[in-house]
Amino acid sequence: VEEPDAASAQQAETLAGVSADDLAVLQHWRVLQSGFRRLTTLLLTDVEAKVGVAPSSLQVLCLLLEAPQRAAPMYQLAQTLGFSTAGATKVADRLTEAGLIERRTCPSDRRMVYATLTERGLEVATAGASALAEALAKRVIEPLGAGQFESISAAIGSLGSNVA
Amino acid sequence: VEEPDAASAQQAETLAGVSADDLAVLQHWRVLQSGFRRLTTLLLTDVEAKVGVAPSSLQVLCLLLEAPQRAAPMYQLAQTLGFSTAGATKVADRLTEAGLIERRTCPSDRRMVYATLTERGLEVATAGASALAEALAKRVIEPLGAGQFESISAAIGSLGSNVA
DNA sequence: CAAGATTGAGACCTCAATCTTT
DNA sequence: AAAGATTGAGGTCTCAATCTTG
Repeated sequence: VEEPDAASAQQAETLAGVSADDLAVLQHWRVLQSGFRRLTTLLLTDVEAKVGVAPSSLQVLCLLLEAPQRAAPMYQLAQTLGFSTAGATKVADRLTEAGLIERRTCPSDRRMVYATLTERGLEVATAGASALAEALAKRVIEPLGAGQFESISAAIGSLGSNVA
Repeated sequence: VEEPDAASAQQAETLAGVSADDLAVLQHWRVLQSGFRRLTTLLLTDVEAKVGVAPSSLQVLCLLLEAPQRAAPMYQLAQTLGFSTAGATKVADRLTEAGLIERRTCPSDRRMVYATLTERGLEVATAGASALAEALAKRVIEPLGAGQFESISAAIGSLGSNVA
């Protein structure tokens, strides 16, 4: 957008109006993002090798495994997945199709639909959870250490709360 | 989550064969993953509000902005995006359609196709890069501090290299 | 009307197959 | 034959609209 004409330019504008500091930040962000992506696909490849289950389905199964009654309403699935409610519906469709969950309408509030683990769903969920935990242990906790892993989780998890 | 029945139970198997340690790891992982997802969509929403450009397109533009001749071969796009080459082709299709990049075949090796920024693409890229850097500053660096941001980036970026 | 859930249309990416160039 | 890139088919998520219940 502009060119350094004065001697006092300080290299504030390196590439067409983007400062050197900004470029450094962007670079770190790119490393973080691609690293996270690689890591995620790596873990899911490990799990999918042992248990034939897709990424988002696995996430739902793990959630239900720890849920109060091994059941959770649809909008809660969407929330933890970071999906729209429409997306959660379709994940539930596939899990139902595969016979891993069942839908149950809540008696007290008949708008809500609870996704509940079937017997076979429970088996797959436990297998998947174990496989994922094992993969995490080898690929994340071993290289990084448990402390750093938890601190990173806490740090990233704390972000995104600020709306403004 | 469970009831303590025996005094010597040691809580080794809490939920159908998944240990308490594993559950803790999975919980941290879920926090990290959903936090990262929220953060990403938040940043991209900020950028898309100022510059109408989709996530992966923005990433390509930022890459080209720093590339040697503001040009990069397709397989390099795929690599930094973490996409298959087919995916990179389609991102390039959309950017070309929008008039932000141009394809140029390499004279020395006519198999390769270089994606190069157009004039308008350069404008959009700088605007997008600035907007993203600004969003990162407010939403990540301000809450976390530059040091922790860089260390997290380095830590996550170092993972995924181990194939075994 | 608001909240929860679902549906259909559309956008985005992957896999497998193909083409060109080396 | 191998590397780079493209194409077509298929799966996954989002947006907008709709339905039902509170």
